[in-house]
Amino acid sequence: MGRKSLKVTRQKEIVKAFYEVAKKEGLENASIAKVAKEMGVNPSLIIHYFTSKEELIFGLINFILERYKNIYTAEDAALNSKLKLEKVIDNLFSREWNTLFDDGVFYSCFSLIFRNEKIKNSYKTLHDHLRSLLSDVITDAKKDGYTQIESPEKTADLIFIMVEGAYYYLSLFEDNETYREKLNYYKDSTFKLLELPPQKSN
Amino acid sequence: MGRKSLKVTRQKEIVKAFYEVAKKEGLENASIAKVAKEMGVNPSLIIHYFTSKEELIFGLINFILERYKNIYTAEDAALNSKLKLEKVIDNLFSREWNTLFDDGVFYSCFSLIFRNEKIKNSYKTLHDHLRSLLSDVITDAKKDGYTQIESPEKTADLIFIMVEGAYYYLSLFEDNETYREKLNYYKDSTFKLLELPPQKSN
Amino acid sequence: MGRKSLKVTRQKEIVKAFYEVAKKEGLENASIAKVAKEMGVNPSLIIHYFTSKEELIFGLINFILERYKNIYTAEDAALNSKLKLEKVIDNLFSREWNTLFDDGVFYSCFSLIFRNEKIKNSYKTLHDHLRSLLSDVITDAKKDGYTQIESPEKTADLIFIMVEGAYYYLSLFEDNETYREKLNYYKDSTFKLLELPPQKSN
Amino acid sequence: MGRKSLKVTRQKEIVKAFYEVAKKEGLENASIAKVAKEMGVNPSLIIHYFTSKEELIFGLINFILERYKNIYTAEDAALNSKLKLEKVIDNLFSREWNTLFDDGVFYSCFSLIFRNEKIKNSYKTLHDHLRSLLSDVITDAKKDGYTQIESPEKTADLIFIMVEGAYYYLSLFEDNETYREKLNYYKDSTFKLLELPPQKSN
DNA sequence: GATGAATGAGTGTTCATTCAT
DNA sequence: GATGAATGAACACTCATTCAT
Repeated sequence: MGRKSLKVTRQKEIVKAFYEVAKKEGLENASIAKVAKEMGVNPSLIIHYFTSKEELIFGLINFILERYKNIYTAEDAALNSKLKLEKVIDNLFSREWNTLFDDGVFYSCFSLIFRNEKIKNSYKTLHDHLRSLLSDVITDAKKDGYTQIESPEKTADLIFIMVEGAYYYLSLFEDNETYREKLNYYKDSTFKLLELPPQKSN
Repeated sequence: MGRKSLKVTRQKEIVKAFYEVAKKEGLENASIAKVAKEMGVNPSLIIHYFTSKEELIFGLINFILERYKNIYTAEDAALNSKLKLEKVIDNLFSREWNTLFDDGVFYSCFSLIFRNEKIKNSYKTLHDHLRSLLSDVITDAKKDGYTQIESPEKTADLIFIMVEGAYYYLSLFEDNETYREKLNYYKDSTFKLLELPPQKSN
Repeated sequence: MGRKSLKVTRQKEIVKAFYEVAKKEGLENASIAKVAKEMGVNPSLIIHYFTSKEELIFGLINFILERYKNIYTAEDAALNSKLKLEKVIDNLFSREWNTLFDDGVFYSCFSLIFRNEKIKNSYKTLHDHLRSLLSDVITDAKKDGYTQIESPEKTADLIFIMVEGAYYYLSLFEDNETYREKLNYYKDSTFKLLELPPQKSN
Repeated sequence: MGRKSLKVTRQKEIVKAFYEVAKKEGLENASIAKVAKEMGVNPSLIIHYFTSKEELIFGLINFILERYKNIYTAEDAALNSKLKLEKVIDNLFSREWNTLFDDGVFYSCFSLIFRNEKIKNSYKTLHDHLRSLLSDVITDAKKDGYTQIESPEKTADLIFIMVEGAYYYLSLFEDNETYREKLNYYKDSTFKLLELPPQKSN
């Protein structure tokens, strides 16, 4: 009954191509025509799978937020609660983060939350989720006696804004000596906040 | 000396109108034609004063950064160093900040730093300036014995990213109970960081 | 003989849906995609049954002309020739006509006769047919001595254009007092033309 | 103060070109791009003068209705009331009418009244005007004793629908013997209706 | 100082249609 | 019998910009 659907795979391809174009030329200059060209495909095909540019942007935002999520997840389930927490903080302040997605695209997408409630909710849902993940990791470490901080939740919140602010601010620096110094300082401060001994700098 | 040129005032008018349009429809949808319409003026006139849209965007960024600067400046020179510092921190975490400029426009402009070196430098110069302002205020307070923190500069840096992160994160909340709670918590944490007694919540 | 094909019924469904879309949005805005949506079916299916949009338009015109034909036919065969003629004239100037098909679609279709010979012939064949129907009814009435008019054929022709002109002109009026007055006046004039006593106004 | 405006002349040119394209390809196929090509000009120029296609269509309708008006006006003021009336009727049933505008475009435009109140009003206003013109001419002839018909207004109305119906119906015929016969018959019938002696056939 | 004419490239989207399944 | 993939041309319209006045 009818032809096999390529919808899901095709949509992923398209979003990926959209992201690539936005990375190169900026989200505001990323057009359906350019995406089609990037893919070697007809522009109407993109509309076929997304019906409108707005839908395509929703697709891009999901794509970015999905990647974003990965930073906060310490994959290794075998670790004890202290090592797990250290691993997460490490991830948060690692430079690899930057390679996950393009910051220009990220902030362009973020700017849309102010005029689009749906996008705002996507961001909010994700951030709430991430914050509670972090909170859980801290709670576990506290249970096991590794830290005596009062409120894991509040501390998670604080770490959260430090990470966001750090990446905002560091966007203004090249990845060099200064960049790494600052990043390490922020990380150390986070460990202090958690009442954990500082790590060896890398 | 002669007659004063209209140029500067006209340019300010145009940038203001550009900002208004960007606020309403998003920077990516703000066109010269719309700005002209907003002003009740011919589109050519805008090009006449700015030669290109790029220049107009530079104008907008200066406009925004100029306003941004005001947050960090405690106007009242008569205050002693402790009150001054408290005043600055107060400003940083006041909700009035939001009224200074539209966050959507702000982040859209910020996203341009990743593809435009000139814009990046504008932002960097401003932020360096602001951070050293903050650093100076802290240094003065330390000199007068109000705080024993080790490095005013580093602490200023930390406060800086907390403020940026706070406003990024709070963009996701309406201005309500939760919003104010979080903001106060961030402010209290900042006072703690500065080894100053916390203020009365407002 | 085998199983009866779905083809004919399916085609009727499609034409009906096409007509509905044309009614709502105008013939010039009625696309295959919209028809498919109206039917909850895949656009390809419509092409499958009609091979091209042109064929679909032919289908629509047949649909409309078929309905059109019904106005001129006095169903009740039992009536005598005078009553029959009166019934037909009554039908011609009844407001129920309007409910048979949408006037916008009708005139849009009609405008196609000027660029499409096939469509022109469809219209012409129908109109010739209708005129001769009317002519026959008049001839019968004359035979039975109800009217002394000279040429039933010519009179039929005249009535014909009056009906067409009436509906063209009345399109500009809402269905209200004025509308009905005019319609009745046209009907009375027709009876006069046929040298028959006028009917009671309704 | 600024450049000299070409607006009025340019708009006329554009409407004329639009009409030409619609004549050739049908109103539903007349696009802005085609009009621009016809004029050897950039499509955006047309939008510059009309802001939208809808406005352009309004322009076309005014253009057509303006021409339409000319049929009903007997230019020669020197004629007496009888000759004037004869002249007008003559005009109404002259074949030159057809050369004034394309019937296909006319009926396509007319079909728009059913979905656009503004267009409907344009048509209505014109038709009211024309009917009262005709009514006036008949009234004058009656005053001077050339006809004894009861109501000039009602008779004008009747003539009106006969003319409209005639041109509708004759659209289905080529301009040949039959066409002319019918046209003359309709004209004669009109003279009879006015209780005037029939004219010599032409 | 300001307007209006004009351009040409580009936008997102719709169209009818073909073909594979 | 029906669906979905894919195309390519066309659509109305907006864009930044140039130039004449």
